[in-house]
Amino acid sequence: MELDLGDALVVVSVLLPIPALCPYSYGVPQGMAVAPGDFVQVPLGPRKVAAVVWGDSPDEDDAKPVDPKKLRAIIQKFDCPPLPEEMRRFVDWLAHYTVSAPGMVLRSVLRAPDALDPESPMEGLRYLGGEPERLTDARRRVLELLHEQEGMAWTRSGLAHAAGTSSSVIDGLIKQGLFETVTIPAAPVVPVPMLEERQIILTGEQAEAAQKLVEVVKKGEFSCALLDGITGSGKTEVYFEAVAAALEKNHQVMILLPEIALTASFLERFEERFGVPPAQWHSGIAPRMREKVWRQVATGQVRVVAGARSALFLPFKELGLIVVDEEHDGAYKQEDRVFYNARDMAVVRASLGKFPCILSSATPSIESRVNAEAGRYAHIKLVERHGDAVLPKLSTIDMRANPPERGKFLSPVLTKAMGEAVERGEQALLFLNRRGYAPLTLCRVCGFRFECHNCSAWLVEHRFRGQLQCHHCGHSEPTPEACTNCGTLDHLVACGPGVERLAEEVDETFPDARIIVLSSDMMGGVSRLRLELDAIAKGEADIIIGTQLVAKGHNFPLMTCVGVVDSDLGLANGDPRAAERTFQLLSQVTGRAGRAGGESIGLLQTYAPDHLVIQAIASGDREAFYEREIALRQSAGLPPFARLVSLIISGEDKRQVETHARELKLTAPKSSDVHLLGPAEAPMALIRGRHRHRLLVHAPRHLDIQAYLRNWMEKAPKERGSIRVQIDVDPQSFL
DNA sequence: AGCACGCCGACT
DNA sequence: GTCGGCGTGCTC
Repeated sequence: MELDLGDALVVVSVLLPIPALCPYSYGVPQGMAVAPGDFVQVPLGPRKVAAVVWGDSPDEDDAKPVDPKKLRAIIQKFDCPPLPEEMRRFVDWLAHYTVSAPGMVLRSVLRAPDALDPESPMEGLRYLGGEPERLTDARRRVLELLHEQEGMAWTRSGLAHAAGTSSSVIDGLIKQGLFETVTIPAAPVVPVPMLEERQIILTGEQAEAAQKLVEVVKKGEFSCALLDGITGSGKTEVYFEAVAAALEKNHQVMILLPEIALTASFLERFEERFGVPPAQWHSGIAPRMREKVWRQVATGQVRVVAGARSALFLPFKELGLIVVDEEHDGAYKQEDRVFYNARDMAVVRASLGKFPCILSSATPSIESRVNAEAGRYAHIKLVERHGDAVLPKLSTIDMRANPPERGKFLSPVLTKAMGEAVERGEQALLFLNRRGYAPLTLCRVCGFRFECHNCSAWLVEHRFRGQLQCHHCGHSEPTPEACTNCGTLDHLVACGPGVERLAEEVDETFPDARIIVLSSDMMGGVSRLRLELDAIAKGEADIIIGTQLVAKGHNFPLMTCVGVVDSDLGLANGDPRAAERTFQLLSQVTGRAGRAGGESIGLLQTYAPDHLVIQAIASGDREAFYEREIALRQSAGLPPFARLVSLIISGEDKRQVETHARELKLTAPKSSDVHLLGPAEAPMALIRGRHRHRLLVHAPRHLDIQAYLRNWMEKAPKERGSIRVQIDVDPQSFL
């Protein structure tokens, strides 16, 4: 009854934003013409959903033709530019690669559903001439303005505002027939960038690097370049020249940034170069704005988007360059629904679209370095700091030779340096990547350790809140006074430091210093953090104690002393990427100092001063780190340029989960391909009170990971609990 | 993913 | 007696 069944009924395959295994077939009503890529609205069960025509003939995508009785008709075709072929191939590619349903990938494309309808043009008012019957003061002001700006179309509130009256005055004038209504085309979200707005003066090294990138853009083929430059070498200004070159060729540009780096300071730098800010795309953008950006990206009105990883799925009309800034950053990993690394998928998108991609970082990932060294990526290095920025003088503090006082965590060497900085009216930063007061609580009487009931990780004491928290699943309970095992009162002891405990120690040592703790579980959220950062920049604090948060992009101009409390933290777990991560984190933290133009120092407290990572950081020899880390991985049978896939297995029963994890390792074609990481490595987003285990599968070309997983899951899916797959890879190995 | 259908516990 | 929990299954 929904279909007007002529003999010439056209059936097309339509991809829906649902986790179905294949596109669905729909009838095309008489008088409607659709082509692949068209956005359409279709009935699905009781609801109507937006979807995309995927193929002309359903047989291409759908193995067996659907029962004609089930067939329903497309409701409408949206008046919206079709999804380009390149983008449809990207969706299919990504779905296959990440072992997820293509519809779920499409969902990321359809993130602004209302954008499919054309923007309703604004109602405007145009002055026709004439005077109102009674001329009040307010009315006179409005008329003056109208005469001044002859022929201009006004919005009701815009006119009222400009004339300094309320909109009811305008209503009165409308009633008197002084205006005609006209439609004003929707305003662009951002003006078009100006290429010659301000040529930034580049140093010789920067200019040379920029020139190479510009050439790559001019060629207009797929290629990938790694812009590998130390902190403060001016990478951003260098890739801006490539952006300018792409814009000049009439291409759109996508700049990906970790969400946290999409700050006012980046936008300002962009504006400094191009005269206008870029369009933005991230989770904080209001729905109305998202819609506009989405649509204007599709129509080509917006030329540059700076966005978080989800910007990868924007339907650009004529994309010609992707820049991935901070390419090593873990924030590029999407770890729910569809698992992907936006950095890798950016390379894939560029490859499918046949245009260049630039990866930029001061601490490139091992994969990208290896790709660059193997010649798959162009390797563009920047080794000089520009401007008056000077690298801090770094050294290690051997904690075995310079131990802290009993019950404390700071070496006298470090507190002395901090004291001197504060004395001079400068700031000191203490970095410890551990939230809360203490990572472990135990009973002095029976030795009982407080563990999480869900995931058997240690519970972290948060003294300020009076809670024990699990940092893996989010479980928390009030800190008890008695041991839950033996019942003894007041014999619980906190082991190890967290930032809260460090703040306590610093307060004792420097009673007059103004201390600020920066941690992600700080009460008051982002707005509070902004305030704190402003206060620090203004010199309203002497000592800053922070977790990972302080490593990311914020500049502290008065900071001349950085102390890393536990440099070895993070080196000891079973993750084959531990050294790499620590290297990146410590490079960033120590880079926070040394921007003042004067002398600054960085001190690394360590029990392993000879460790590769510690040495590389302390000596500033990053090349030594890459060289040796790559060699180490190769000798461990972990070619860093192969795919790393990690599987998260979760289920109700802890023992069962562990058994399955081991079993999965055993079924791999080569057992050295699979590493058991243990429960602590599973991302928080996946847990929700279930036990889980994470495996890192090293998937070189010889291993068809999809087939391996499919086999394993098909064998006895009911008994195996649910499996999640995260892909963490080098896409080049598949191109 | 949504949404319906369905089968068991505590409430106006 | 119903309201409502979330387990299972389907959507062209």
